[in-house]
Formats: sequence, C-alpha cells, structure tokens
Amino acid sequence: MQPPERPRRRDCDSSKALPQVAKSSSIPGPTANRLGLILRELQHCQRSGQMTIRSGFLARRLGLSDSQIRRDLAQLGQLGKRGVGYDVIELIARLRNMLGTDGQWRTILVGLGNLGSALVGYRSFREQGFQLVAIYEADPTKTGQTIDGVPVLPIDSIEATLPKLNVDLAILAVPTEAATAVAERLYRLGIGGILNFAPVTLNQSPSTAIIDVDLAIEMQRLAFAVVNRQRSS
Amino acid sequence: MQPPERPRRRDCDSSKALPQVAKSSSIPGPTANRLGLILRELQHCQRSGQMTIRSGFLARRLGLSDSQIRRDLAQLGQLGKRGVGYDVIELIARLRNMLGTDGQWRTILVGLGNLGSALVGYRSFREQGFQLVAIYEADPTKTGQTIDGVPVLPIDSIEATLPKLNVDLAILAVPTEAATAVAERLYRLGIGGILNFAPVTLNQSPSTAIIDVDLAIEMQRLAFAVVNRQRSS
DNA sequence: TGCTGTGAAAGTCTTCACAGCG
DNA sequence: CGCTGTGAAGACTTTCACAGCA
Repeated sequence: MQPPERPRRRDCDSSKALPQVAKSSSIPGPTANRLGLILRELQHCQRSGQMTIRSGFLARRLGLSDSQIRRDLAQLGQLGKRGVGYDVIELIARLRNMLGTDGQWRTILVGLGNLGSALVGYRSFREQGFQLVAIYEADPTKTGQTIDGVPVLPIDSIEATLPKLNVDLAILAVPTEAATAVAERLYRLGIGGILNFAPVTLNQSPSTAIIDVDLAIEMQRLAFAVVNRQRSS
Repeated sequence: MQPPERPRRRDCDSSKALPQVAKSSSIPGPTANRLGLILRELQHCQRSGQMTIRSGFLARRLGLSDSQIRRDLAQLGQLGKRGVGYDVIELIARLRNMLGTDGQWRTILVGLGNLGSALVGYRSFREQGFQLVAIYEADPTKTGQTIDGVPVLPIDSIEATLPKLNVDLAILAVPTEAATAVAERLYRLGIGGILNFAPVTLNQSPSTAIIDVDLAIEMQRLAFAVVNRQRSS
C-alpha cells in the first residue's frame, strides 16, 4: 500500500541526481533508531528472565511515551496481547529480523591504533552478529600476528585479500588523514557499509552505506544538551 | 550564557498546559545535529584557506539539500551574503557559540580500560574545547600515575575529589555492570552531562544530560542502512 | 548574475483518544 | 480491567519556489 516513492530518509538523499528506484523498508528513520534501543532493553529484560513486557515500562525506561513505543512496535506486526503486553522472546526475534541482525555480518577492522585496538574483542559486536574476520593495518610491525584469532594483514594487501573474505562491513578507525583514501579503496572493493570513526566527511558512494561516529561531535551534542536541558534520541 | 530554558522536549509530557513561551534561541533538534556536521566541514574548509562557502557546496559534501543547509544556517541569523555565500570564519564562530563550544568544558573520564585509554589524548576533544582534567579508575594498579598530564585517581575518591575540580561533563567508559552505579554517583555529585559508552540504558536524572554512544547499536544502524539501500546491482 | 532568506506547501512524525480484545 | 492498535489531529521538519540583494 505504499506507492513507489522516493526515500523518506531524514539524513541523506535529497539529491535529485540519484535515479534511486524504490525503497523497500516501510520503517520510518526515527523509528528504526529507537528500535535499536528497544532491542537492547529487551535483551536486558530477557537476561533477567522477564517473559512479557508492556509499552509503558519500555517507555519509562527509555524516556519515551508509551504511545510512541506502541507505534514503533506496531511496525513489526500485531505482536502484542491486549491486557498483557509483548512476549519478550518473540519481540527480540522480530526486531533482530527487522533490523537485519538475525544473521551474521562479516566485518573487517581497518586501523589498529588506540581506538581500533579497543574495538577488537568488543563483546557486543559479536553478540549482535558482527563477526570480525580480519584486521588491516599500515604499520608493518603490527601485521602478521593474530589477535583473538583474527589475522592482522597489511593494508596494502587489501585489494588482494579482501575479495576472498566475503566481507560485508568495515569499521574504519584509521588516522584522519588516511580515512578518505582508505574509504575510496573500500568503495572500489564493493564493501556494503562503513562505520567511520574518523572526524572527516567521507565522499559518498552510491553503493556503500556510511554511518559516522565522531566522538567530538557526540561531545558537542552533550554540551548542547546540557545548555538546552534537552534529551537526545 | 542562556537564561533558564523552557523544556521543549519531544517526549516526557509533565505539563500539557505548556503555553509555549517560544524561546527563539532554541533550535530544532535535527538542525542542531546537522550543525555539528556543518561545523566540522567548515573547520576543514578553513584549514584549506577557503574564505567563503556556499550552501550548495556544503549540501553536496554532506549529502543534504541546499535549502536545508540555508534553513539551518538561518537559525543563526542572517549571516550569508547574497550572490556570494557565507564567511567561513564568521560562521564557525557563530556555530561554536550556538553549540556551546566556544568556551572550555571541564571533563573527566571514568574508566581507563581499552576504550577509555583510546579516548585519552583524542585530539579532537581538546580542539573542540573539551579539557580532560582527571581520570577515574577502579583498578589500583592504574591509579596514581598521570597520563598526558592528567592524573589517574581512584574511583572511590570521586566524592572527595570531584567537587574541587569544578567539572562539567563526564565520559563514562566503565564496564557495563558498573555503569549504572557510577552514573548514579555522578548524578549525586551534580555533573552536568554524561557521554555514556556502556551498552545499557542509564536511569534518567532531571539535572544530568545523557548522550549514549553504543557502538553495537551503531553497527546495527549500519547493517540496517545496507539492507535498506536498494541498489540495482 | 548567483546566491541567500523565507512564505507557503508538502511531507513526516508524534500525540491523543478511544475502540477492541484477552 | 488493562493494555494494545490505530484513526485523526496536531506538531514539527523539509522542500519548493521565488523575491531580494550584493
């Protein structure tokens, strides 16, 4: 019942030069972002052995309104039981499916500096289905070893080695000066998406999704929230 | 400094009889988030010696529409010159003022694990006005030293030592299990805001702003963006 | 000419209010 | 009864289109 319309993304798009066909997801952008938080909270509840959950509980926990939670969850189908709430297990399964994390995503890390090293072995990555299959690094004194069973390969071998690894996603944690060039190489290798930690705007690629995590900008958002006493998404 | 702000939040109701006192200095949430990206791009342009900039250029760079850029910047006043564009230096100054990063924010880091260590000395923090004044850590083998001139103090001394440090913000990089309890202690100490890296929903506090950075959720957003990017090939 | 600033329109998201069902 | 699902209203955001000025 949705017309083949333009993407309704709030953050990217807007370029009429893109011949972009239809967009498959019926999920509004803001909703998708909240579903991630809801999923995390549900997994927490599951670990405490809770079997069902009500919209009002999630709402209070996450600082949202109960009607908003219900609207968000209604995107997944009619999963709630009136008078009772939602089944925690079922909701988790449905959310993971919707968010695309019910399977495994083969992932590489590029850049084994301070931040990159901290990200290796970050437990939540693996728990959510992101499997680290290789690490690429420019410094030759760091390559050759394996960390947590993951091989550290020379960045210059990436064109030769990446195609065999069948990789979906890359985590980009290289120095700012190198980020743009590395991103271009990843585009050319056909990577599906990049999580970019470098504080620089990468050129856009039609076939690669990019999510930026700029820690300085997050601090700015915090400062802004303090001054404006707002809550963030 | 801002006068006491009106609560223009999008979630908690608290008072439905809000007669809407229209504080003009308050900018829309989505706009505020984009202004951070715009600022970063402007600083990049400034380093290349560019003196003026047009909305269309920023738009292409950031993947937004030019009219959106103009709307966002119009929030700061009429800073553009018709037929020319915006003065880079002036715009940066105005943006930093608006986002609250024209002064210094005294900041502590709590938790000197892998991630915390990576955050110490992260250059962009200091460049954007976030000054690290102390690090708190539970492991006694790590306390007592200084890192980059910043003292590493025992977490249990925080009630005694924090008040003297005149701190505004905290970066919370402790293990998940400890995060909630540490956050409560920070609330009680009157901290203004917390940048939370623990993958857990913190209880909310009326006087402390919270920004969450959950790296697993960012990966989920990336996966979602990949799945919902319908490319012909 | 070329670009900004902005009213008005279009589009999107959130909240309200209550029907509907276990 | 309690809680979900949802039409309708309202609030907010983006886009369009063009006036206005350097």
